[in-house]
Amino acid sequence: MGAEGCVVTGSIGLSRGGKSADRYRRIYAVVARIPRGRVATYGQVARLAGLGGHARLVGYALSALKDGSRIPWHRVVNAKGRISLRGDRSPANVVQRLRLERESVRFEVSGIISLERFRWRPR
DNA sequence: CCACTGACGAGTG
DNA sequence: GCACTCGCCAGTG
Repeated sequence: MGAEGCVVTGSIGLSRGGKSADRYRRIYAVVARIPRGRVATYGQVARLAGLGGHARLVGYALSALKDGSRIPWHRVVNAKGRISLRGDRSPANVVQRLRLERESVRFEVSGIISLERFRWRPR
C-alpha cells in the first residue's frame, strides 16, 4: 500500500509551536512505511525519522495513537525483538502478537522475534 | 519550576 | 543472560 502518502491525523493535543508535533509526524511517517511481515525496533524508527537516540519518543508517540489509526504500530518492537507494552499487562500486547503472527512473523519459544530474519531493512 | 512516569537503548558488572 | 544506571523527550500534577 502507498503508505508514503498516508497523512497522519492523530493529533495528540500538542497545538503549540510545532517542534514536538513535527517529530511525532516523522515517527508516524516512518512506521507507516514498515512493510507487512516485517518489524522495526523503536530505535530504528527513531533513527529513520531523523531522531537518533530518541527511541523513547517513538514509544511515547505510538502510545498516543488511537484505535483505528492507519499506523501499523504492531510492527514496532524493542531492541531485543520482544513486544513490550506497559510491562506486558495490556491486552494490546496480545493484539500485537496476533497481528504479527497473522503476517507470518514468527515468535520463538522465549517470546522474542528473530530480528535477523524479520527486521525491516529499508534501502 | 520541580518531581515522576512512560510502547526504549546502550553500557557496565 | 540478568540487574542496574544514565540519557532523552513529553505530559501531568
